[in-house]
Amino acid sequence: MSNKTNILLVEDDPNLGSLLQEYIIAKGYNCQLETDGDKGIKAFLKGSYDLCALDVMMPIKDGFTLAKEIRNADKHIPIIFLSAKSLKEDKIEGFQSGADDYLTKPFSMEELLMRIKAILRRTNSTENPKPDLKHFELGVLNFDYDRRVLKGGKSVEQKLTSKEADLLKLLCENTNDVLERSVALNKIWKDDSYFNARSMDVYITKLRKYLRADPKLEIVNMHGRGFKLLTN
Amino acid sequence: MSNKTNILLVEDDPNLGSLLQEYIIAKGYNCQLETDGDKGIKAFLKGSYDLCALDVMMPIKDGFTLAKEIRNADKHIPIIFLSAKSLKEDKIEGFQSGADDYLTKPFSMEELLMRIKAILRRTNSTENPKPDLKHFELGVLNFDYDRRVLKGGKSVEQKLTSKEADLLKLLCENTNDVLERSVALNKIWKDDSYFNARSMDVYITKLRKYLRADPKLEIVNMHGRGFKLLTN
DNA sequence: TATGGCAGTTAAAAAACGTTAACCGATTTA
DNA sequence: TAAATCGGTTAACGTTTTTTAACTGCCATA
Repeated sequence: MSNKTNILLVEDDPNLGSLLQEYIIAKGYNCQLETDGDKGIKAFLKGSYDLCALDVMMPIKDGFTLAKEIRNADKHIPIIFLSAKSLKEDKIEGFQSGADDYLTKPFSMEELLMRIKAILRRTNSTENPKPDLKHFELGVLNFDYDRRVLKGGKSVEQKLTSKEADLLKLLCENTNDVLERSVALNKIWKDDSYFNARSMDVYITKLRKYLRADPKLEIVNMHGRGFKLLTN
Repeated sequence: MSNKTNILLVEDDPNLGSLLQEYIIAKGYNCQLETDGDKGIKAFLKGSYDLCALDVMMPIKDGFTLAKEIRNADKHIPIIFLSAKSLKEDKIEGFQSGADDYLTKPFSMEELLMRIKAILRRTNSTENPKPDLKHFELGVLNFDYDRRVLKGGKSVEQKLTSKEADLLKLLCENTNDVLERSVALNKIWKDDSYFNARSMDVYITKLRKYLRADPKLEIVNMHGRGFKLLTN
C-alpha cells in the first residue's frame, strides 16, 4: 500500500461520488468510494483510513449512524459530513455525532479539499507525529511488527506468528483503550463469527503469556465489548 | 486567570461582536472582544489564547492579514474566519492563510459553537491532558478504573468486573450528587429499559458490599431518580 | 392506610470468556 | 516420501460475568 493519505468517501449518488473521488485522487490522495452505509462500515473496518467524508442522506443507513459506527471502531478518525440538509438542527446533530466539519451541498470541490487539508493539517501535523505504526514500546518490551518479534526484558527474543503480531499490533494501537472485538475480528479475520471469536480468545491467551515478561502489562477483557491493553 | 478556554474574537460590528461574545461566555468560555485588526493583534500578543475567531472585512486591517500576523506569532493557534464573503475564492484565501474553518454570515451561534468545539476537541486533546479521570479516592479506598481494582483499607485488593467498574466510575464522577438512573442506564447499558434497571440494582448491591470496607461510604437511593454516592 | 410502583437481595439461568489440547492442512525436513 | 513442524482452527470444559427471576420490603401518594 502506498504512503498516501487514505480517504473513505461514502456517497450514494454515483455521479457525485465518482466526481469527488476522481478530484480527490487527482489532488494526490487515495480515495475509496462506497455507495451505502453498510458498504461504508465494512470498508472502514477492513481498511485503514485517515479521514472519512460521509453523505448524510443515504438509503439503508444514514450518515450519522454510519459516523457513530465508525467512531465506535476508531475514536479519533476525522469525519466530514456532506449534506444537502442545511438546517441548523442537522448541522448540530452532525457535529454532535462527532464530526469535524459539515459541508452543505452544493459545495465546490475546492472548498472540500481545503477543509480536508485543514483537518489533516491538525491531525497529521509534525508536532503530533503519528506513532510509528510498526514499532511499539510495551513497558520493558519492544514489539517490532514487521519482524514479528517481541524482545527486551530478561526473556529471550520471542518470535510471533502473523496472527499474534496482527492482534498485538491492534492492541498496541489502542493502548489503554478498548479494542472492540468486532473491530479486531473484521480487521484480522475478515469476518465476525462465533468460531473466529473463539480463535481470537486463544490468541489473547497466547499474548497474555508473552506479556507476562513485564508485570505492568495487562490485557483486560471488557465483557461483551473487547479487550484493553494496559501499560501502567 | 481561570482555567477556562480563552477565545479571542475580533469583529468590527459592535452589535454582532458583543452578541457573540456574550453567547460564547454563556457557554463557559472566556471571550475577549476586539473591534479591529490592530487591537486584535495587540491583544493576541499580550494575552494567551486557545482559539481565534476573526471577522474578515474590517477597516484598517482585514482578517486575512490579521490571521497571518497571528500565525506569525503562533504557528498552531486555531483560527476561524467569520465572513460575509461567501465566494469560493474568499474561502480558499481564508483556508490558505491557515484557517481551520470559515463560516459565512449569517450563521447561527450554535453552529459557531459546534465548530469551535470540533476544533478544540482535536487541539486540546493531547497537549492538554485532562486531570486523572481514571483514578478516584473514596475515603480509605482507592479506585483505579482502568485496572478495575479497588484497594486500600484492610481488605485485600478487590477486583471489579467491567460493569461494576463502569457504574462505580459514574457514581464517583457524581460524588455527593445524584446519578440519574436513566443517565447511568444509557451510558453503561446503552438502553433504558425495565430489565436493565433491575440489572443495575443488582450492581448497586454489589458495589455497596465492596464499599462496606469504609463505613463512611454510602450509596443512597433517590427514589424515582437514581443514586447518590456519599463520601462523608 | 391501602396501593402500585420502585428498590434490595439472593439465587438461578444464560452468555461470554479462558485455557488446554486435539485436530487439520501446508510446508519443511529427515 | 514419510515424519516432523508450524500456524492456525475447533472442541471441550471450566470459570466469570451479566441478566433474569422471584420474593421481599419501602416509599409516595391518593
